[in-house]
Amino acid sequence: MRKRAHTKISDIAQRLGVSSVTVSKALRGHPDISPETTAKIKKAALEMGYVPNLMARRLSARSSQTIGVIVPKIAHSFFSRVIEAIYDAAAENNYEILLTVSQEKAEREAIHLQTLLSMHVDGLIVSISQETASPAIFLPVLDRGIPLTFMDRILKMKGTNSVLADDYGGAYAATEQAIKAGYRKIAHLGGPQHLNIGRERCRGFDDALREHGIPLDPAHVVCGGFSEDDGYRGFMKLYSIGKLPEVVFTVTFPVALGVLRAAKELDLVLTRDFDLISFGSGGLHEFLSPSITIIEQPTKTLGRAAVELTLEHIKKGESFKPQHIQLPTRLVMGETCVSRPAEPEQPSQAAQGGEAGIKSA
Amino acid sequence: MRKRAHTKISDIAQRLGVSSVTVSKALRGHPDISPETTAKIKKAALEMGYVPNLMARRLSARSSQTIGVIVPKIAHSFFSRVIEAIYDAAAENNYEILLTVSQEKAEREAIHLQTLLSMHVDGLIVSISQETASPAIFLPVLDRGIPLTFMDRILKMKGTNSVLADDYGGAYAATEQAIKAGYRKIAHLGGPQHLNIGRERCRGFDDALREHGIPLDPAHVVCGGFSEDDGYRGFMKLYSIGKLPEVVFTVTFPVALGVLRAAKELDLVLTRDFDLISFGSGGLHEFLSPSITIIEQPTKTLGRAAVELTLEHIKKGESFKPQHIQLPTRLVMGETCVSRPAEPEQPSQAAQGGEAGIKSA
DNA sequence: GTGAAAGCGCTAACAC
DNA sequence: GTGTTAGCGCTTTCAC
Repeated sequence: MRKRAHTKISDIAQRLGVSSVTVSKALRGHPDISPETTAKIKKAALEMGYVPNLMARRLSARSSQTIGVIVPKIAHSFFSRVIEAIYDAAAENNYEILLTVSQEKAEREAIHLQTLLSMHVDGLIVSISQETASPAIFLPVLDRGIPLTFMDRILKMKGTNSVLADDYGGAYAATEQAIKAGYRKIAHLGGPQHLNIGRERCRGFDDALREHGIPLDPAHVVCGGFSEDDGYRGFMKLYSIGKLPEVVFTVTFPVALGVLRAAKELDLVLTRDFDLISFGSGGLHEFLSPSITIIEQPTKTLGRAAVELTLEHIKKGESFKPQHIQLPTRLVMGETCVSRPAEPEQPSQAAQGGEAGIKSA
Repeated sequence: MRKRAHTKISDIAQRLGVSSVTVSKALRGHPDISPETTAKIKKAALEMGYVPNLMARRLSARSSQTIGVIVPKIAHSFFSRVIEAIYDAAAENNYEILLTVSQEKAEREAIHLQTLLSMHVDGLIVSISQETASPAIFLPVLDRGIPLTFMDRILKMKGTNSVLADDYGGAYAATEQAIKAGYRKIAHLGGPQHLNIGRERCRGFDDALREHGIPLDPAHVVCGGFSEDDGYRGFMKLYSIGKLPEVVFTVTFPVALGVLRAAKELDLVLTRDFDLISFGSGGLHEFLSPSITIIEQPTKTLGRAAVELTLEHIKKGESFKPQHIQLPTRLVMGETCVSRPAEPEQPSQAAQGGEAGIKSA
């Protein structure tokens, strides 16, 4: 067979004795061309193994039918699910996805952004990296009038859309569950405070404690990253400074896994020696034993909403009014954080501040 | 600020009173242009917010510096890890990745392939869908002389590369471990037999049994898909036909999870009522209790090797001799499939609490 | 209905 | 060192 002999529009035109324009139009089903001609041309195209050159098409048509995506990670159940939903939604709308991964590095994020702009994406969906501090690199996007939707990890910028979960409410609910379970020494292994999700989840934690009249020990808030290692280190730190709490609320599921790993090393047994509740799951919380109580994130909806919002923005253009979508989270009870074990030094502590402080039962 | 007024090379050229070519060359650091001019041009480009149009560049340069990728799934720990490795390796080599997802559908796979060809990718990395039966759709790729590397789920085609794990050896090792543990009633929840990984893992299972003189009960081989649901259904089937084995060897980790879910429903307790060993892990086998004994796949290396092989093929072109890389797997012992419980099997369900009771750190 | 002309933004060759 | 000339393959006016 012939090699690298891409048949192009002009080849088809020549063979059929028509002009390139006719072929181009016919191939795209343009009403200008008669059904017969169109059929003939399509048939020839198929026979000749014609494959349109998208580069050329996009260059001249000035539209890419592509949405650029930047995420911090892929191998992380939250993101892999969101990404899959993004691909699904895009496919349904005949859009392509150009996916890039920042690996939590602001520098890579900037490079990818540049690339996506160079590719003339029609819109952009971004979940910022752990390092990203300033919105500056995204200004060129707005300058060009390219619809920009932040997802999950957002930046507050005028003219941009956002799609996120109810981080505050979820964290509040998680903390409240810990309180309901009877705990008072509650720690939070949190995320970076410059990221909305780190901040909001921390705020939900703080407020839940405060509103239930539970004093917060500052040593019980350890802010780090979102990875398993961060969970490991965080729990170890709590242990080493002698501030092991009764229950730990982790900012992500990987962090919870890190806690489990650390606990194993320290010979601490979950629900006996400490308890655990996590924001987000890997879809695997139910297989652990005890299964972990978690705050479920609407990953599918998150990805889908991001795409649909971006597409709407693309369609409406300038007239589009930026939207901010917040999706509800859900407390999914497992076998952890159900009730405080009634064994050790329990009575003395519960008695002291108990009745007076607790507001809601 | 100005909107959608992309500055282009000619704008810079005009402003500086030089020609477009000079600017083009300077921007790419071509030695033709003097350092001073280059510096001046780069400075101007920066000031003017110049962003190259990759569409145009690729069209005229006839090279995309892009590798197209087709995978069946993203939200699956094996693939998400491999994909991340692919992105990393590509980034290091200044290549871009155009990722598409077939969602296990042959039809989507074909569409994506078309798109990637249209984008004139320099090379292709493919892990075929569960449905893909024939190599036919990949012929155009070879016709065009585009390097094609199959990964994990391969198709035997002349002129293509492949990168995979030692599926046969891994399955053999897993089965052997089950035998060593003292089991003789060993079942395999396998994958589709038209896919190499389904077939090879099944073959490893068969051979291990045969070579250890263990008779194989045909009812103990249930072939399905790779998902959790497949595991659930497979285990349920074994149960319903009264062929529950002593130990199950699953073709993937999701299948193992499905087994666990089914077992939970049936009130069967792992290691007491049945045992489990899995090909592949979600990185989470160690957090389950009991932790699952698994065959570890070299996900990072798999992804990386696929990229490097493809790049080498791209570089060498016609002179490249297709390669087939097989990477070793590793048996990672957990707490399952260690030894057969001493007591004889009892169909009667010893009434016991949940699963929280069994725990061994 | 069809086609000729012009150009999308960039780069490769070869002149100067 | 720098510029001129020609496209890459396609799509858009706008005549015919």
